[in-house]
Amino acid sequence: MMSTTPTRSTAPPSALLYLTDEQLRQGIEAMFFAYRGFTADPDQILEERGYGRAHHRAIHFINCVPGTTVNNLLHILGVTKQSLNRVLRSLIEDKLVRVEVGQKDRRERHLFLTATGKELETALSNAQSARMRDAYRHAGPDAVAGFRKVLEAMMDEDLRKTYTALHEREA
Amino acid sequence: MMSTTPTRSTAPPSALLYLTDEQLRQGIEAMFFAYRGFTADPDQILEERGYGRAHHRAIHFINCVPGTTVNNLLHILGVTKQSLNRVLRSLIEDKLVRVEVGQKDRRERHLFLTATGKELETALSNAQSARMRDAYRHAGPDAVAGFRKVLEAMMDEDLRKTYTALHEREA
DNA sequence: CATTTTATGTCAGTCTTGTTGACATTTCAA
DNA sequence: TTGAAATGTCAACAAGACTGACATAAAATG
Repeated sequence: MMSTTPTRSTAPPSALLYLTDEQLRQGIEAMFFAYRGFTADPDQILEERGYGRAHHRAIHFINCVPGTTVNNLLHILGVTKQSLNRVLRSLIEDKLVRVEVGQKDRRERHLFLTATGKELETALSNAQSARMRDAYRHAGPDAVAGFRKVLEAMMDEDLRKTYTALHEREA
Repeated sequence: MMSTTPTRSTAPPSALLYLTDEQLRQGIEAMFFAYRGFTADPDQILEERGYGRAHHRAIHFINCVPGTTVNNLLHILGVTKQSLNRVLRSLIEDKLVRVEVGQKDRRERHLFLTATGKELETALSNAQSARMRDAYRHAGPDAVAGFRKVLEAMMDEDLRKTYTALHEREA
Protein backbone atom coordinates (compact mmCIF):
# COMPACT_ATOMS: atom_id res chain seq x y z
CA MET A 1 0.00 0.00 0.00
CA MET A 2 2.60 2.49 1.11
CA SER A 3 4.85 3.39 -1.76
CA THR A 4 7.55 5.05 0.34
CA THR A 5 9.97 3.46 2.79
CA PRO A 6 9.10 -0.21 2.39
CA THR A 7 10.57 -3.04 4.45
CA ARG A 8 10.97 -0.98 7.63
CA SER A 9 10.69 -3.64 10.23
CA THR A 10 11.34 -2.16 13.67
CA ALA A 11 11.64 1.52 14.44
CA PRO A 12 11.56 4.18 11.78
CA PRO A 13 13.59 7.31 12.54
CA SER A 14 11.56 9.96 14.28
CA ALA A 15 11.02 12.01 11.15
CA LEU A 16 9.34 9.06 9.51
CA LEU A 17 7.14 8.07 12.41
CA TYR A 18 3.65 7.53 11.09
CA LEU A 19 1.20 9.33 13.29
CA THR A 20 -2.29 9.38 11.92
CA ASP A 21 -4.96 11.58 13.41
CA GLU A 22 -6.64 8.42 14.53
CA GLN A 23 -3.57 7.29 16.46
CA LEU A 24 -3.31 10.64 18.14
CA ARG A 25 -6.98 10.69 19.04
CA GLN A 26 -6.60 7.26 20.49
CA GLY A 27 -3.78 8.52 22.67
CA ILE A 28 -5.85 11.46 23.83
CA GLU A 29 -8.76 9.26 24.77
CA ALA A 30 -6.49 6.74 26.44
CA MET A 31 -5.24 9.55 28.68
CA PHE A 32 -8.78 10.61 29.48
CA PHE A 33 -10.10 7.18 30.38
CA ALA A 34 -6.93 6.06 32.13
CA TYR A 35 -6.88 9.13 34.35
CA ARG A 36 -10.37 8.24 35.49
CA GLY A 37 -9.13 4.82 36.54
CA PHE A 38 -6.03 6.32 38.04
CA THR A 39 -8.02 8.45 40.49
CA ALA A 40 -10.96 6.12 41.09
CA ASP A 41 -9.55 4.04 43.96
CA PRO A 42 -8.09 6.86 46.08
CA ASP A 43 -11.23 8.92 45.49
CA GLN A 44 -13.28 6.27 47.21
CA ILE A 45 -11.07 6.22 50.29
CA LEU A 46 -11.01 10.00 50.41
CA GLU A 47 -14.77 10.29 50.28
CA GLU A 48 -15.16 7.98 53.25
CA ARG A 49 -13.07 10.38 55.30
CA GLY A 50 -14.52 13.59 53.93
CA TYR A 51 -11.55 14.64 51.86
CA GLY A 52 -11.06 15.29 48.17
CA ARG A 53 -8.44 14.98 45.50
CA ALA A 54 -6.88 18.24 46.56
CA HIS A 55 -6.14 16.75 49.98
CA HIS A 56 -4.67 13.68 48.35
CA ARG A 57 -2.26 15.71 46.29
CA ALA A 58 -1.09 17.70 49.29
CA ILE A 59 -0.63 14.57 51.37
CA HIS A 60 1.19 12.82 48.57
CA PHE A 61 3.80 15.51 48.10
CA ILE A 62 4.26 16.30 51.78
CA ASN A 63 5.02 12.62 52.20
CA CYS A 64 7.31 12.68 49.21
CA VAL A 65 9.21 15.78 50.29
CA PRO A 66 8.96 15.87 54.09
CA GLY A 67 9.62 19.32 55.48
CA THR A 68 8.70 21.07 52.26
CA THR A 69 7.75 24.71 52.60
CA VAL A 70 4.36 26.05 51.66
CA ASN A 71 5.85 27.93 48.73
CA ASN A 72 7.51 24.83 47.37
CA LEU A 73 4.28 22.87 47.63
CA LEU A 74 2.50 25.71 45.90
CA HIS A 75 4.84 25.40 42.97
CA ILE A 76 4.59 21.64 42.74
CA LEU A 77 0.80 21.62 42.87
CA GLY A 78 0.32 24.64 40.66
CA VAL A 79 -2.55 26.20 42.59
CA THR A 80 -3.01 29.48 44.41
CA LYS A 81 -2.07 29.83 48.05
CA GLN A 82 -5.73 30.46 48.92
CA SER A 83 -6.68 27.17 47.37
CA LEU A 84 -3.87 25.25 49.02
CA ASN A 85 -4.46 26.96 52.34
CA ARG A 86 -8.03 25.76 52.52
CA VAL A 87 -6.81 22.20 52.15
CA LEU A 88 -3.84 22.55 54.48
CA ARG A 89 -5.94 24.14 57.19
CA SER A 90 -8.24 21.15 57.41
CA LEU A 91 -5.35 18.69 57.32
CA ILE A 92 -3.61 20.55 60.14
CA GLU A 93 -6.80 20.85 62.19
CA ASP A 94 -7.36 17.12 61.78
CA LYS A 95 -3.75 16.50 62.83
CA LEU A 96 -2.74 14.75 59.63
CA VAL A 97 -0.14 17.41 58.93
CA ARG A 98 2.25 19.01 61.36
CA VAL A 99 3.88 22.41 60.88
CA GLU A 100 7.34 23.46 61.97
CA VAL A 101 8.64 27.00 61.92
CA GLY A 102 11.84 27.20 59.89
CA GLN A 103 15.05 27.22 61.91
CA LYS A 104 17.09 29.22 59.48
CA ASP A 105 14.27 31.34 58.09
CA ARG A 106 11.52 31.70 60.63
CA ARG A 107 9.05 32.95 58.05
CA GLU A 108 8.96 29.56 56.42
CA ARG A 109 6.62 26.80 57.50
CA HIS A 110 7.85 23.25 57.01
CA LEU A 111 5.22 20.57 56.53
CA PHE A 112 5.29 16.99 57.75
CA LEU A 113 2.83 14.14 57.94
CA THR A 114 1.90 12.97 61.42
CA ALA A 115 1.48 9.28 62.18
CA THR A 116 -2.21 9.62 61.33
CA GLY A 117 -1.32 11.44 58.14
CA LYS A 118 1.08 8.69 57.16
CA GLU A 119 -1.63 6.14 57.76
CA LEU A 120 -3.92 7.83 55.28
CA GLU A 121 -1.07 8.35 52.85
CA THR A 122 -0.30 4.65 52.99
CA ALA A 123 -3.90 3.71 52.40
CA LEU A 124 -4.16 6.03 49.41
CA SER A 125 -0.79 5.02 48.06
CA ASN A 126 -1.57 1.33 48.38
CA ALA A 127 -4.82 1.71 46.49
CA GLN A 128 -3.29 3.74 43.71
CA SER A 129 -0.13 1.66 43.52
CA ALA A 130 -2.11 -1.54 43.30
CA ARG A 131 -3.74 -0.43 40.10
CA MET A 132 -0.48 0.91 38.76
CA ARG A 133 1.24 -2.36 39.63
CA ASP A 134 -1.44 -4.42 37.92
CA ALA A 135 -1.23 -2.22 34.85
CA TYR A 136 2.55 -2.54 34.81
CA ARG A 137 2.42 -6.29 35.25
CA HIS A 138 -0.15 -6.62 32.56
CA ALA A 139 1.76 -4.48 30.10
CA GLY A 140 5.27 -5.76 30.79
CA PRO A 141 8.54 -3.98 31.58
CA ASP A 142 9.20 -2.64 28.10
CA ALA A 143 5.79 -1.03 28.06
CA VAL A 144 6.47 0.55 31.44
CA ALA A 145 9.60 2.22 30.18
CA GLY A 146 7.74 3.56 27.17
CA PHE A 147 4.86 4.70 29.31
CA ARG A 148 7.11 6.87 31.46
CA LYS A 149 9.04 8.15 28.49
CA VAL A 150 5.92 9.45 26.77
CA LEU A 151 4.49 10.92 29.96
CA GLU A 152 7.70 12.78 30.68
CA ALA A 153 7.75 14.15 27.17
CA MET A 154 4.20 15.36 27.63
CA MET A 155 4.94 17.52 30.66
CA ASP A 156 5.52 21.25 30.58
CA GLU A 157 9.17 22.14 30.60
CA ASP A 158 9.37 23.45 34.17
CA LEU A 159 7.18 20.69 35.56
CA ARG A 160 9.43 18.10 33.99
CA LYS A 161 12.29 19.65 35.90
CA THR A 162 10.31 19.54 39.11
CA TYR A 163 9.40 15.93 38.41
CA THR A 164 12.98 14.99 37.69
CA ALA A 165 14.25 16.77 40.77
CA LEU A 166 11.83 14.77 42.91
CA HIS A 167 13.38 11.52 41.78
CA GLU A 168 16.95 12.08 40.78
CA ARG A 169 18.33 11.34 44.23
CA GLU A 170 17.21 7.75 44.01
CA ALA A 171 17.89 7.19 40.32
CA MET B 1 20.01 -15.87 38.11
CA MET B 2 16.43 -16.96 37.77
CA SER B 3 16.05 -20.56 38.65
CA THR B 4 12.55 -20.94 37.27
CA THR B 5 11.43 -20.52 33.69
CA PRO B 6 14.75 -19.78 32.07
CA THR B 7 15.32 -18.65 28.49
CA ARG B 8 12.47 -16.16 28.56
CA SER B 9 13.89 -13.60 26.22
CA THR B 10 11.41 -10.73 26.07
CA ALA B 11 9.00 -10.23 28.96
CA PRO B 12 9.53 -11.96 32.29
CA PRO B 13 6.42 -13.57 33.71
CA SER B 14 4.35 -11.14 35.71
CA ALA B 15 5.37 -12.60 39.06
CA LEU B 16 9.02 -11.75 38.44
CA LEU B 17 8.62 -8.11 37.49
CA TYR B 18 10.53 -5.94 39.92
CA LEU B 19 8.40 -3.02 41.01
CA THR B 20 9.77 -0.95 43.83
CA ASP B 21 7.63 1.53 45.69
CA GLU B 22 9.80 4.24 44.23
CA GLN B 23 9.06 3.10 40.69
CA LEU B 24 5.37 3.08 41.40
CA ARG B 25 5.45 6.52 42.98
CA GLN B 26 7.30 7.79 39.98
CA GLY B 27 4.59 6.44 37.74
CA ILE B 28 1.90 8.09 39.84
CA GLU B 29 3.62 11.44 39.72
CA ALA B 30 4.30 11.11 36.02
CA MET B 31 0.57 10.70 35.48
CA PHE B 32 -0.15 13.75 37.60
CA PHE B 33 2.32 16.07 35.91
CA ALA B 34 1.67 14.74 32.44
CA TYR B 35 -2.06 15.25 32.75
CA ARG B 36 -1.42 18.88 33.56
CA GLY B 37 0.52 19.24 30.34
CA PHE B 38 -2.08 17.23 28.49
CA THR B 39 -4.85 19.70 29.31
CA ALA B 40 -2.82 22.92 29.33
CA ASP B 41 -3.03 23.83 25.65
CA PRO B 42 -6.74 23.20 25.07
CA ASP B 43 -7.55 24.94 28.35
CA GLN B 44 -6.07 28.13 27.03
CA ILE B 45 -8.13 28.07 23.86
CA LEU B 46 -11.26 27.24 25.81
CA GLU B 47 -10.79 30.12 28.20
CA GLU B 48 -10.55 32.59 25.34
CA ARG B 49 -13.98 31.49 24.20
CA GLY B 50 -15.58 31.20 27.61
CA TYR B 51 -15.75 27.43 27.75
CA GLY B 52 -14.28 24.84 30.10
CA ARG B 53 -12.96 21.33 30.06
CA ALA B 54 -16.43 19.91 30.28
CA HIS B 55 -17.28 21.55 26.97
CA HIS B 56 -14.12 20.17 25.45
CA ARG B 57 -14.98 16.64 26.44
CA ALA B 58 -18.48 16.90 25.01
CA ILE B 59 -17.20 18.39 21.78
CA HIS B 60 -14.50 15.77 21.49
CA PHE B 61 -16.81 12.81 21.75
CA ILE B 62 -19.60 14.30 19.66
CA ASN B 63 -16.99 14.76 16.96
CA CYS B 64 -15.70 11.26 17.51
CA VAL B 65 -19.13 9.61 17.43
CA PRO B 66 -21.30 11.89 15.29
CA GLY B 67 -24.98 11.32 15.92
CA THR B 68 -24.42 9.89 19.37
CA THR B 69 -27.41 9.99 21.67
CA VAL B 70 -27.46 11.90 24.93
CA ASN B 71 -27.55 8.66 26.90
CA ASN B 72 -24.52 7.30 25.11
CA LEU B 73 -22.58 10.48 25.74
CA LEU B 74 -23.64 10.33 29.37
CA HIS B 75 -22.10 6.91 29.67
CA ILE B 76 -18.88 7.85 27.93
CA LEU B 77 -18.35 10.97 30.01
CA GLY B 78 -19.47 9.46 33.29
CA VAL B 79 -21.39 12.47 34.58
CA THR B 80 -25.01 13.09 35.48
CA LYS B 81 -27.47 14.23 32.87
CA GLN B 82 -27.94 17.50 34.72
CA SER B 83 -24.25 18.19 34.50
CA LEU B 84 -24.03 17.26 30.85
CA ASN B 85 -27.19 19.17 30.03
CA ARG B 86 -25.77 22.41 31.33
CA VAL B 87 -22.85 22.05 28.97
CA LEU B 88 -24.91 20.86 26.01
CA ARG B 89 -27.40 23.69 26.41
CA SER B 90 -24.74 26.34 25.99
CA LEU B 91 -23.15 24.51 23.07
CA ILE B 92 -26.53 24.25 21.34
CA GLU B 93 -27.40 27.88 22.08
CA ASP B 94 -24.07 28.95 20.63
CA LYS B 95 -24.73 26.77 17.59
CA LEU B 96 -21.68 24.60 18.02
CA VAL B 97 -23.85 21.52 18.39
CA ARG B 98 -26.90 20.56 16.37
CA VAL B 99 -29.61 18.19 17.55
CA GLU B 100 -31.61 15.77 15.44
CA VAL B 101 -34.65 13.87 16.62
CA GLY B 102 -34.15 10.15 16.13
CA GLN B 103 -35.79 8.68 13.05
CA LYS B 104 -36.37 5.23 14.45
CA ASP B 105 -36.89 6.24 18.06
CA ARG B 106 -38.17 9.77 18.27
CA ARG B 107 -37.37 10.04 21.96
CA GLU B 108 -33.68 10.01 21.19
CA ARG B 109 -31.70 13.11 20.39
CA HIS B 110 -28.72 12.69 18.10
CA LEU B 111 -25.88 15.15 18.48
CA PHE B 112 -23.68 16.59 15.74
CA LEU B 113 -21.11 19.34 15.51
CA THR B 114 -22.00 22.26 13.29
CA ALA B 115 -19.38 23.86 11.06
CA THR B 116 -18.57 26.27 13.88
CA GLY B 117 -18.38 23.40 16.30
CA LYS B 118 -15.99 21.54 14.04
CA GLU B 119 -13.83 24.63 13.84
CA LEU B 120 -13.42 24.73 17.59
CA GLU B 121 -12.93 20.99 17.73
CA THR B 122 -10.17 21.27 15.19
CA ALA B 123 -8.46 24.05 17.09
CA LEU B 124 -8.61 22.08 20.33
CA SER B 125 -7.58 18.86 18.67
CA ASN B 126 -4.67 20.49 16.90
CA ALA B 127 -3.36 21.96 20.12
CA GLN B 128 -3.67 18.74 22.05
CA SER B 129 -2.42 16.56 19.23
CA ALA B 130 0.61 18.73 18.70
CA ARG B 131 1.81 18.03 22.20
CA MET B 132 0.95 14.36 21.88
CA ARG B 133 2.79 14.17 18.58
CA ASP B 134 5.87 15.84 20.01
CA ALA B 135 5.81 13.49 22.96
CA TYR B 136 5.44 10.50 20.67
CA ARG B 137 8.23 11.66 18.40
CA HIS B 138 10.47 12.32 21.32
CA ALA B 139 9.82 8.97 22.92
CA GLY B 140 9.86 6.80 19.82
CA PRO B 141 7.45 4.19 18.45
CA ASP B 142 8.24 1.46 20.95
CA ALA B 143 7.57 3.83 23.79
CA VAL B 144 4.25 4.79 22.21
CA ALA B 145 3.12 1.20 22.11
CA GLY B 146 4.05 0.75 25.76
CA PHE B 147 2.39 3.99 26.70
CA ARG B 148 -0.94 2.89 25.29
CA LYS B 149 -0.61 -0.59 26.70
CA VAL B 150 -0.16 0.69 30.24
CA LEU B 151 -2.92 3.28 29.94
CA GLU B 152 -5.37 0.69 28.67
CA ALA B 153 -4.49 -1.60 31.53
CA MET B 154 -5.12 1.24 33.96
CA MET B 155 -8.71 1.83 32.86
CA ASP B 156 -11.74 0.50 34.64
CA GLU B 157 -13.10 -2.63 33.04
CA ASP B 158 -16.20 -1.11 31.49
CA LEU B 159 -14.41 2.04 30.37
CA ARG B 160 -11.82 -0.07 28.60
CA LYS B 161 -14.66 -1.67 26.67
CA THR B 162 -16.04 1.73 25.79
CA TYR B 163 -12.60 2.88 24.74
CA THR B 164 -12.03 -0.20 22.62
CA ALA B 165 -15.44 0.09 21.00
CA LEU B 166 -14.65 3.67 19.99
CA HIS B 167 -11.66 2.51 17.97
CA GLU B 168 -12.18 -1.05 16.86
CA ARG B 169 -13.81 -0.04 13.58
CA GLU B 170 -10.60 1.51 12.35
CA ALA B 171 -8.18 -0.99 13.85
C1' DC C 1 17.73 51.95 61.71
C1' DA C 2 14.20 52.49 58.24
C1' DT C 3 12.33 50.44 54.42
C1' DT C 4 11.21 46.96 51.36
C1' DT C 5 10.62 42.34 50.12
C1' DT C 6 9.32 37.60 51.18
C1' DA C 7 6.56 33.90 53.22
C1' DT C 8 2.53 33.09 54.96
C1' DG C 9 -2.37 33.48 56.31
C1' DT C 10 -7.07 35.10 55.74
C1' DC C 11 -11.56 37.22 54.21
C1' DA C 12 -14.84 37.79 50.65
C1' DG C 13 -16.70 36.89 46.33
C1' DT C 14 -16.97 34.39 41.85
C1' DC C 15 -16.83 30.51 38.48
C1' DT C 16 -16.94 25.77 36.71
C1' DT C 17 -18.34 21.47 37.24
C1' DG C 18 -19.76 18.01 39.68
C1' DT C 19 -23.72 16.14 42.85
C1' DT C 20 -28.93 14.90 44.52
C1' DG C 21 -33.86 15.14 44.30
C1' DA C 22 -38.05 16.15 42.18
C1' DC C 23 -40.92 16.65 38.37
C1' DA C 24 -42.66 17.13 33.27
C1' DT C 25 -42.92 15.61 28.49
C1' DT C 26 -42.75 12.76 24.71
C1' DT C 27 -42.59 8.40 22.80
C1' DC C 28 -42.06 3.57 22.56
C1' DA C 29 -43.36 -1.09 24.12
C1' DA C 30 -45.92 -4.55 26.48
C1' DT D 1 -53.91 1.56 28.29
C1' DT D 2 -50.35 1.48 31.17
C1' DG D 3 -45.66 1.53 32.23
C1' DA D 4 -40.95 2.28 31.04
C1' DA D 5 -37.45 4.90 28.64
C1' DA D 6 -35.07 9.15 26.86
C1' DT D 7 -34.78 13.61 27.61
C1' DG D 8 -35.08 18.23 29.75
C1' DT D 9 -35.38 21.34 33.60
C1' DC D 10 -35.60 23.59 38.23
C1' DA D 11 -33.46 24.15 42.63
C1' DA D 12 -30.03 23.55 45.97
C1' DC D 13 -25.59 22.29 47.26
C1' DA D 14 -20.39 21.20 47.49
C1' DA D 15 -15.59 20.91 46.02
C1' DG D 16 -12.08 23.24 44.32
C1' DA D 17 -10.28 26.39 41.48
C1' DC D 18 -9.83 31.66 40.78
C1' DT D 19 -9.12 37.02 41.86
C1' DG D 20 -8.36 40.93 44.82
C1' DA D 21 -7.41 42.99 49.02
C1' DC D 22 -5.35 43.14 53.29
C1' DA D 23 -2.50 41.66 57.58
C1' DT D 24 1.56 39.98 59.97
C1' DA D 25 6.06 38.51 60.91
C1' DA D 26 10.64 38.06 59.62
C1' DA D 27 14.39 38.63 56.63
C1' DA D 28 17.09 41.44 53.55
C1' DT D 29 18.66 45.68 51.98
C1' DG D 30 19.63 50.43 51.81
